[in-house]
Amino acid sequence: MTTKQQQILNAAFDLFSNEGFHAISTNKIAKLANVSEGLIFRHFINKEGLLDSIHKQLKLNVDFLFLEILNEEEPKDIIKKTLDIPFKLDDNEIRNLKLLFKLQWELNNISVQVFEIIKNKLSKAFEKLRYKHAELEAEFLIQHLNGLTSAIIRNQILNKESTKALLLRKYHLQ
Amino acid sequence: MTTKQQQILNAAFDLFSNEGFHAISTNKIAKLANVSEGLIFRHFINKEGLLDSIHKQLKLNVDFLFLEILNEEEPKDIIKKTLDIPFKLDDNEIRNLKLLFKLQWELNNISVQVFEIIKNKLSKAFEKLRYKHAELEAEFLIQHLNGLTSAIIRNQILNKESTKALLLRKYHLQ
Amino acid sequence: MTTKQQQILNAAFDLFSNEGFHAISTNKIAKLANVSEGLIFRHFINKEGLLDSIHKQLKLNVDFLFLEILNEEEPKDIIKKTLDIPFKLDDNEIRNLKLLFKLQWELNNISVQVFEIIKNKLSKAFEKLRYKHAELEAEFLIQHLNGLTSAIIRNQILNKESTKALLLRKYHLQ
Amino acid sequence: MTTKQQQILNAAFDLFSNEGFHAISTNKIAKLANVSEGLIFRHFINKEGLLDSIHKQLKLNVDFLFLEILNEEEPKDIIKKTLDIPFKLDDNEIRNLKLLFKLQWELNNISVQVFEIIKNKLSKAFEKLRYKHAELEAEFLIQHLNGLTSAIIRNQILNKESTKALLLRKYHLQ
DNA sequence: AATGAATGAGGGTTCATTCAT
DNA sequence: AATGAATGAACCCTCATTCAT
Repeated sequence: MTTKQQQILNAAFDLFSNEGFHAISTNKIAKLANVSEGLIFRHFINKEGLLDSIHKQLKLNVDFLFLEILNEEEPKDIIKKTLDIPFKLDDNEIRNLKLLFKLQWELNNISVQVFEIIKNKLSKAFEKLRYKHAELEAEFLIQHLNGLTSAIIRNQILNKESTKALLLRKYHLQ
Repeated sequence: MTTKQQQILNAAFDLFSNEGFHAISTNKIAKLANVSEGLIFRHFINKEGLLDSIHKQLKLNVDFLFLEILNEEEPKDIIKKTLDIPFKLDDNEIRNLKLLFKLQWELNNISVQVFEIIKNKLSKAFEKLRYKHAELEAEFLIQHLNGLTSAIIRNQILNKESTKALLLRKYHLQ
Repeated sequence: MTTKQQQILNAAFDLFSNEGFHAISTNKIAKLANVSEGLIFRHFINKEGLLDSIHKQLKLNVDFLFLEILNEEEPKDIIKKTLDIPFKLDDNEIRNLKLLFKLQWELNNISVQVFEIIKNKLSKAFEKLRYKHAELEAEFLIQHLNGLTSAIIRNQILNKESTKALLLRKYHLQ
Repeated sequence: MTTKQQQILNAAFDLFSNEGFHAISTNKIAKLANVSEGLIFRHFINKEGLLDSIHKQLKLNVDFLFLEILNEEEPKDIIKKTLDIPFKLDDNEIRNLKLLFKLQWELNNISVQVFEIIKNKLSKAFEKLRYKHAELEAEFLIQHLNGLTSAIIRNQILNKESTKALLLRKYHLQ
């Protein structure tokens, strides 16, 4: 991975993240990256190839976010750590999730499998905690986290701390 | 509003909803609408004007969805009716919401004010029901409905009935 | 067929004829035709579509050249008229044949069926004239006309009149 | 001439011969030659320089084809040997002529002088054989050989043996 | 000699938009 | 109101070529 390759990826990341894939031209990417337009195609074949590269990196980063949960076995801790994720996101992680959400809604072929895996993990955790409808509870929680993360990404949340506290209370984890 | 104007709006609606605003050309819209491309500009000035028309209609439709809640005064019913919305959506309403969500993520200048109003309504309702953190609860519920609606739009929900039942139980409304 | 469409066809014809298909850009065609580049694609879909249009017209013109022969039934006259063709070409017909030959050599999917038909006609004529190897003679004559026409197109011929006289003598038609 | 230089020449030869000069990019040549694109320019300055190298080699090969004729002094043998050429071409010689013809039609600055020299040789031969219009006969024969060779290159000939026999008969050489 | 990253001009094509009818 | 021809800027991408290594 050369420097210029990184410059291209960074520029594309930011532009896609702010304006979307179709709204951004390879010319704009090249200019922001301080690179000739042709270089994009030498390294990434075409605009979609550039997107794929970004998408792959994105998936790795997001998977990494959830890694700790997958290694956790204590039911309460699984849930606790899951709830915790939206609140401990640093700027870079928010940047990643913003692009992921954006692409997921703009393009039809972008998916996030990790949520499915987390759902299963949560489902088993709720089961162990003797929740009546474990799978449903897992799905429900994922839904909430999805909405919550959306709000965080868009900066539409009033008070992270109290929101988190409320969430913990609802799941009797405080 | 002439017939052709409606054809254009319908075509643009479907195409934007499936592929997004920037991914669709006025040429494609004209073809699907069975109309000359020039007519789009006679009626809507430019592509953005067409989007505005759709967006306006969209807002009206979505506002209408929540109308009943705004007229409701009984706290429990306010919450009940709010919870009920994602589950009683007909195909056309889902179509509307899908486009709204899509545009909201693709473009930066699309907003949905009605949620803010509902949030206030909910906030007061929770207050009357003596919830400790009424506003927070309202925000929290809105977040969940957002995630839930996303899932419904994308057909990512297992069982609407039991999901609704769970939601009602969580709010002691059953 | 609008005026501008004709301008495009004429410009492309001349440029292809002088420089070849791949050596000429749509930009150059548009400039010579005094037309916006986009118009080429509106009328002919793409560069190859433009070529197809020219090729179709070309075939018609060339077929027309040989029409008289196909309607002839007298063996000696069939041969006479065939021999005559390369020598009575006017500027426009030479222009047509030049492009046809050029395209045939540059591109692999350009063919000239009319020569096959003429060959059959000649074959029957030679048969009636009791030539021993009628088909071979026909093929032979076509070969010669091909080389002769090449020379005429490239202006590599010394004296048309005497060349024609020689040809007639060789076939005892004088 | 290094190995890689040869690889480049071979690749370019084949590609030009099949697709033409303008249809082939230096990138394609480098790939087929298993060589870096830059190397083409180190050895041949530019794409045209590569063409020149090929063209020079081509001329040598074609000249060699006719060498025997130039050394012949017996009129009948001159004609006989000239007639013979198109029929004794091996695969490699056909490959050479194919490219030569192709380039001659695609590009305007490619010429084949050897034909002019052969024409003179033939002209003198016909003179010695007391043909009335020696030069014309020479030109005529060259024309035929041109058409015949075209047909052979394109594989458009039915029966080489009988074609050759016919040709010999026409010139009373059998 | 040889590579492969890098460039900038130009390739064909699509875009939103205008205009005459 | 409606069409469809026409435009010119911008699109993604490929080109021949250069340069550092």
